[in-house]
Amino acid sequence: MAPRTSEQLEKVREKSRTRIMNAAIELFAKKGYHATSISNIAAKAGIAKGLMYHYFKSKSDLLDEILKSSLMEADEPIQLLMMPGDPVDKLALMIEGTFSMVEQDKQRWQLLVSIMTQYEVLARIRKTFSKMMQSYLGIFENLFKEMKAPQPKLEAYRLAAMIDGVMLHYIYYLPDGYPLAAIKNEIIQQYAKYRKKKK
Amino acid sequence: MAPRTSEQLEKVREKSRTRIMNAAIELFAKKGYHATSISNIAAKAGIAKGLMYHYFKSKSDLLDEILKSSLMEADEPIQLLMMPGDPVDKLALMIEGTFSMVEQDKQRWQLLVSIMTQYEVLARIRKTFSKMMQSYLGIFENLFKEMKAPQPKLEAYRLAAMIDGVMLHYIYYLPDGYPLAAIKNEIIQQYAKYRKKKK
Amino acid sequence: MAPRTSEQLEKVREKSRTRIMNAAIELFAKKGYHATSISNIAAKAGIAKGLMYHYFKSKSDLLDEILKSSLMEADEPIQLLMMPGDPVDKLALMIEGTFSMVEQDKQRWQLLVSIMTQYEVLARIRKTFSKMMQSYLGIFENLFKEMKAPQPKLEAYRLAAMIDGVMLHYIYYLPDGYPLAAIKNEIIQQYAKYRKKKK
Amino acid sequence: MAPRTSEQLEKVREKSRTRIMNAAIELFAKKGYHATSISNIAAKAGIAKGLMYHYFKSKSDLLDEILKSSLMEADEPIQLLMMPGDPVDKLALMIEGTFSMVEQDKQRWQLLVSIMTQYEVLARIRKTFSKMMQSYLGIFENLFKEMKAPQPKLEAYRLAAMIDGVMLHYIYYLPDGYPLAAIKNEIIQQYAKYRKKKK
DNA sequence: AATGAATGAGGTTTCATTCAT
DNA sequence: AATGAATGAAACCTCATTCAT
Repeated sequence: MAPRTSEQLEKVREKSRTRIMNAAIELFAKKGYHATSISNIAAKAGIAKGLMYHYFKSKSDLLDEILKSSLMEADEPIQLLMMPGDPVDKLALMIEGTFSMVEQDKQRWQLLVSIMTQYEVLARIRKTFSKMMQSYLGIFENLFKEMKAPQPKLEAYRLAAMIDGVMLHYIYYLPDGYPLAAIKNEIIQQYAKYRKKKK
Repeated sequence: MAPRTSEQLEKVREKSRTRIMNAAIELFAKKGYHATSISNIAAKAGIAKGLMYHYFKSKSDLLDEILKSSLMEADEPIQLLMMPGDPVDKLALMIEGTFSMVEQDKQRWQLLVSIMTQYEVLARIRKTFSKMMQSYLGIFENLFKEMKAPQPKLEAYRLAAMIDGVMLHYIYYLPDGYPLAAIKNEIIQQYAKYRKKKK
Repeated sequence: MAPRTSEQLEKVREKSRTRIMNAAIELFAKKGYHATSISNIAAKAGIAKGLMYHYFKSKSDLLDEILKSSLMEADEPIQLLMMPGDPVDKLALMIEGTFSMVEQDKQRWQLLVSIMTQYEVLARIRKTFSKMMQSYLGIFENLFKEMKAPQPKLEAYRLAAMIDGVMLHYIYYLPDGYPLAAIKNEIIQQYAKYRKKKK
Repeated sequence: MAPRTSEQLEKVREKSRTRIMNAAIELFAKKGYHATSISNIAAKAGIAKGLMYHYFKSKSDLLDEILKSSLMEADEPIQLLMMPGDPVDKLALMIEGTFSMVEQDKQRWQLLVSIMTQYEVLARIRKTFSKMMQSYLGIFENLFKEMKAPQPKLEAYRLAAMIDGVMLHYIYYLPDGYPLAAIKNEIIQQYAKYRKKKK
């Protein structure tokens, strides 16, 4: 009897929002933020240009939403390190988790990296990002302390650089045939010497 | 009216060209390629907007020229590896050279990285860049073979990733207080075990 | 299903219509016609955007309806002048009526003035308005003739200008502390000399 | 020999600027500020759309420049009142000056009035305008004091309202055949009684 | 009667590029 | 070689209006 639609509106909304975000992720990643126009996004998402502004305040707001969700996703593997367990095992798990995340959604990480290297854009989320980075380094350092590594702080910096360097190469420079698995194992192997002797 | 001071003209040309390129490098690095306008560049270079088109075909041509010169510069430390000598020493020299290059002209490398992470833009110089990358990996691999490292190819990938990861962090994420020197030494140290015993 | 409460529907209709018009008057007056969006109006009226189109053909139709009703309201005090009685008394009544009308619904008059000063928009109702103006001037003139004023036509123009000038200042320029009552009395006083001697 | 143009550039600039401003005045006055698009202005001025932004920061900046110059012009007749002389004569001169100004450039005053009645837009220059209005009322009041009028302050308000009311009617409502000259004389005549007796 | 997602025309603004001087 | 006024395409964004429910 009621002439209005119910909460299936929410479904419609969610669908459109997702279509837009996915189109934007792909294009931002491929062409860069500035080189991607709202028209491009609308065309790829199969909607009218104006609809984007129903769901996002602006192009830059759309980017922010994407980045926010990406950073949250990136945080997950790190959280593993906070749980109890052998530090070497946890580190291995974290590395596996991080790389498999990147493998499964290369585009999202392409975007994240490309944005992070754009000074202008970065400015807006630099604080968030910087804090995350510091926190990661702190977590790594604690882990290495636990392992009784001789220079835990330095080791943390090295590990972070290693992970991002591999990610960078995997994502951009050598997309075909990059020996990701082998390198990953090599990195993990490096820390095996810190494994605590069982019993 | 007479074509006097023929070679002084050349100097003037070179001066303006260089001013434009330097202004562009700084602005492209700071604000990004798209966010930098020809007006911005002309203002910073102290010339009129139109003059840029005497020296460069277009904005994108200007970028290409800058990238070309940057890539050439990046090549220099690598060339050291082709000379005779102990591979470990050469590697150390190369690493020192690479990082000191970045330290001395952070902006140029910022630009290079930010451009390289833009797929579409990269397309234009991807071939050049990819070839360079492959060649570097080959050179690294040969070096590690010479060192009798067990997995020279993998080692090459790891080294490349390490260098680029550190560079990335140094340039972008942690500009203040990044322990570049310590990490650099750590990397070099890693290969000390491959040093040939002096007679 | 049965068409029950047939005349209650009418009430609902009327309520929504009025809410929309009142919201529109306030916003058009405050922000101007162009700067007010249908969304703004719907939000202020507490209805959905689309509903407006059930009651009004378009945004400009909504404006027309408002103007029409405003002009009708403005007409009332003038009608007093057509009734029998001493012309000076009637004039005083009309002036009192006009100003008290403006005092009671400043917004409506703000809107009317702001619209009337937009040539293009005015075009649509110019004929209506112009006719009203002419009729007023005629009525004024007759009144002044009745008073035996020496230049009844000129006096009519002056009175009309005076009223609109005061209204303009009261509404726009000096909203706080404008001595409306004093000026009103002064205007009325001016015509006292034309009062017919009683008996 | 010098390949650049000299200060005739200034002439070119001035010409373009004026063309743009004149086109804008006409269109803003006729259609209103919001209803006039940059395209409209460019078309009327015979220039490309983008050129406006060479000379004015924005559409609203263009309006500001126009208003500033209009308000300055409006100020001139008032300045006459500050000079020595018989107050009644000066008042007559001011009234003559004001109305002849309006007669000579009706459009400019149409624009001024239409803008002043747009709340939103007015906000930006309300302070300037309000100050001018207050200052005018003060000057009028002093003049009436000098004339020994019984209620100088009230008289000032009345004069201001009268002038603006006549202007409003002349400009908008009855453009054809408005007896501007007769009314003007009538207003002036009203103050003749305050003229000082010549010895 | 009522909703709000969706459309698309059109607005303001930016900017690479051209060209007369 | 050098200037900067001028162009026009294209960007972001707003909003009146439509329509399925």
